[in-house]
Amino acid sequence: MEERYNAQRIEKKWQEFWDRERLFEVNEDAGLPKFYCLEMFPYPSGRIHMGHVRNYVIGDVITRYKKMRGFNVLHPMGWDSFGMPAENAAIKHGVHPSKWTHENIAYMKDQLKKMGLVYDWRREVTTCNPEYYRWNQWFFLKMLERGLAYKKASSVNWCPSCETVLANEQVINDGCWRCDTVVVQKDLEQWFFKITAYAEELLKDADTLSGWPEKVVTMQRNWIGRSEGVEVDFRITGSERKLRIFTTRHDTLYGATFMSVARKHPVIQELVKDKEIIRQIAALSDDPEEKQGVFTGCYAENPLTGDSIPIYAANFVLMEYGTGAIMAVPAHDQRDFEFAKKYNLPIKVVITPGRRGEVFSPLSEKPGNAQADADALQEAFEDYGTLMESGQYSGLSSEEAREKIADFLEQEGIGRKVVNYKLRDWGISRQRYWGTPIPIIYCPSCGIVPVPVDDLPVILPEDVHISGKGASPLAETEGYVNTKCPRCSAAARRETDTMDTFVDSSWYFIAYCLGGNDKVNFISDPSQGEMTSPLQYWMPVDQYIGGIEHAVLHLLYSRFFTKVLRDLGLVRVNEPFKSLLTQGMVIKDGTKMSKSKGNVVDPDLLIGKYGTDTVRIFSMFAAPPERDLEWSDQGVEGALRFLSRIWTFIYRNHDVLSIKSGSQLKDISHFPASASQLLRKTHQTIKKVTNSIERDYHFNTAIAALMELVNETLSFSPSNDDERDLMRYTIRQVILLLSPFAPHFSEELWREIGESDTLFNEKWPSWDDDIAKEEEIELVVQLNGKVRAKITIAAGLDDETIRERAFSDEKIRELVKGKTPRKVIVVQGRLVNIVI
RNA sequence: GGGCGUGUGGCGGAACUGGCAGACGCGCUAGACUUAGGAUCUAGUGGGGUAACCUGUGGAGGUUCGAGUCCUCUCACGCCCA
Repeated sequence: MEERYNAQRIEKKWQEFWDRERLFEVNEDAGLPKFYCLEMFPYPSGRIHMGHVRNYVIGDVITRYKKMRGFNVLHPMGWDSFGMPAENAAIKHGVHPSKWTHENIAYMKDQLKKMGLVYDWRREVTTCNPEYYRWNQWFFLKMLERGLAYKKASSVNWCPSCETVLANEQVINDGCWRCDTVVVQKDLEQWFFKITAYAEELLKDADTLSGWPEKVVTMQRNWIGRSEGVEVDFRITGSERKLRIFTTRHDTLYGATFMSVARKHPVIQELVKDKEIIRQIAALSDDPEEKQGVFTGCYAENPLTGDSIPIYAANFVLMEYGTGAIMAVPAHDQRDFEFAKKYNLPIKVVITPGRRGEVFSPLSEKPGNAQADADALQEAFEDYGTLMESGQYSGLSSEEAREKIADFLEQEGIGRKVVNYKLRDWGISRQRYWGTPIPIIYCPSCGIVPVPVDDLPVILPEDVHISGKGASPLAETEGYVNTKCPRCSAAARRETDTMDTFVDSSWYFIAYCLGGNDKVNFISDPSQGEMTSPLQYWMPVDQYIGGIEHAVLHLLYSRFFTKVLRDLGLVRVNEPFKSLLTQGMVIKDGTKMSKSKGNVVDPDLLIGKYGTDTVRIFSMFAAPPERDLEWSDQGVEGALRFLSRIWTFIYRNHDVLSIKSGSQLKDISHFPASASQLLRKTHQTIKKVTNSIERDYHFNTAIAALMELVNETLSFSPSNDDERDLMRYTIRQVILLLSPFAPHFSEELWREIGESDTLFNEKWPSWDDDIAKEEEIELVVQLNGKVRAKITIAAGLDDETIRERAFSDEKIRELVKGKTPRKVIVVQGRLVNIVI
């Protein structure tokens, strides 16, 4: 054994060993409980960064721990390898995206191995592999059959920098999710997945995600944005045409004094003939922040009051939302209020904050005077309240009025109750090259023709010219575009858009179960549906780990895909991820690591200097996984020091520790106090480490507990054979408990103490509560809540005895002298509080 | 503006259902060993005070024998949604 801990010498050896022994290659085994541990797979950008390190080490620790706990653990890894950066690299350096991507994968895979991360690499998934993306195409066709994929023209989010369309989820604060460029609206025809068909189920099943952070579930609920309201048809004066609106505030219907429609609303084309008005509508600002409108010259009829109200074209009403038209209630909606003030439209107060039965308004000085109220308004009153100036509904609460007005509208046939969602369908067309080709052919006579299943995959051509300018490279690749119609064999053209890469990542966790890349097959699995089927066995993912930035992107899409695949009869689960851990960012000097700030830490350098076990220990110790982790070079030194101290201790006591002897120590009665204290501490530590991991993966406290035990072990000097046995036993437990965190280090020392099998076939240690229990406890004695003395007593005494012991303490006797205690509180194992 | 979250030593962070605040680590101070120390080991380390003791978990109230923990208000920061 070497005198000093030398990570470089041992780490490669054990990495090769785990590889060779195929320790983490797993197969379905109905006799074993399964555990599917998954981290969000990386985009192969070139190098692993500290965020990856943290993410994957968390997963690796859980994997190794669960294996020792007897689970059959599936822990796979792959590459989210389609996407923009590959194309950008091609434009910048003239490297083909494919070459660039595969070189990056090779390099990063090597990095992952150097971190001692263990995966079942047989199941590797590379999304740009045709044998993988053919299934994207297959799902697309299946969804097309079911009406879950469709094409439509609409106004879509466009990132001018990425030169492609973005789905709603992919627009963050008006910017592109990837590059932050301000997104603009553009009219395009593109393909959509009908995620809205699952809106209700996605919302309802959010309640079942008990293993997810509440924050993420809430974000998904809000994103789906269910609201109950009514659709109401407003008659248009002098026309057969009706204008349909959606509102959740039909209690304010009496206060609707005008209407706003989207600029592209068909009613405008139909009814507005005046050239000047059309010109003005076209000139409306695209910036919805600046509210603008144009009077169309048309009027509608308020269905409850019969009043004639003007119809405006407004730039903040979008055709894509609801019905593309709204009723405007300026008194009770802030946007309408501002609009009414700007264009001098009437404001009619119909809700008052007063209680039921008090039909007056505290808004103005003249209670109950609607006009005075309207004049007094400084801003819209948007809360629920009591109706006024609303005919027979006056005096009702908003809640009651909503019910009654909705019923009335339905009876009269002018409206109906509907549920609306904020969630939009998922636009998946991307005007980019490096993605999955959409398997569609456009035929001049047959129209839109899906590529026959037998022709899949539609291979992404490699010989393309990528300039970054103009149309997508695929559109310029004649050999790809020009094809024959599968139906009539006439000359036809291929769809040249590719799929959003979020499609790739929406089912990769399922691909792992089926064996990865080339082995995925959904068509010919005769065992489908049986418990021995890989999908039946492994799904759902038991623990998913990744960044919170995917709260409504990848995580929502994956839930949607899982439900679609379930309805296609391919999986049985309703939800893909049973538990979700959203790890915090790695930060340095108070901010997120980034090249521009110059505060990045290179994992390669770090591992080269300290060894991966030290890096692993530090990143697990410095903060609990869900919180941000402040990187500290000095902290890393501390982690190395911790490991070195264990190493040196074992080196110095090698003779004693390496004796192969019975490791079970049942009878502790003959140990002297110091020795039984160490045994007790050992059992307490096993308990604490186990509970810290089981409860919430708080590895930081688990490692802290281990450090305490190590500190105590290091100051223990055995004086007889029993004590030497105890020391050996304790060290053995330390290595076992440490092994998920510092696997190479532990594996090496395991051999040094005379063990021969790999640690990861060992059982996780268990503790004995009787041994862990303290025999003597220190009890705090308080006077009026302030600590005045500490007494040491045997554990398990009754309250009365404890009380006597407290009062017999000299200092307490002194302080209580001459006073009568009003109350004495005894808290077992904690304290005695004497109130005087 | 609405919703959620966070606030604890010089720093990262502990503290289970209310029960000794500051575990563990970093840093710092002193000492030991050493040619040397940015290695290692020992001791100390929230603040104030020689001490007994006082004080202390963003701030102000409250409940309680007892509050970092529960309640009300408030401030700061962060995230999400407008």
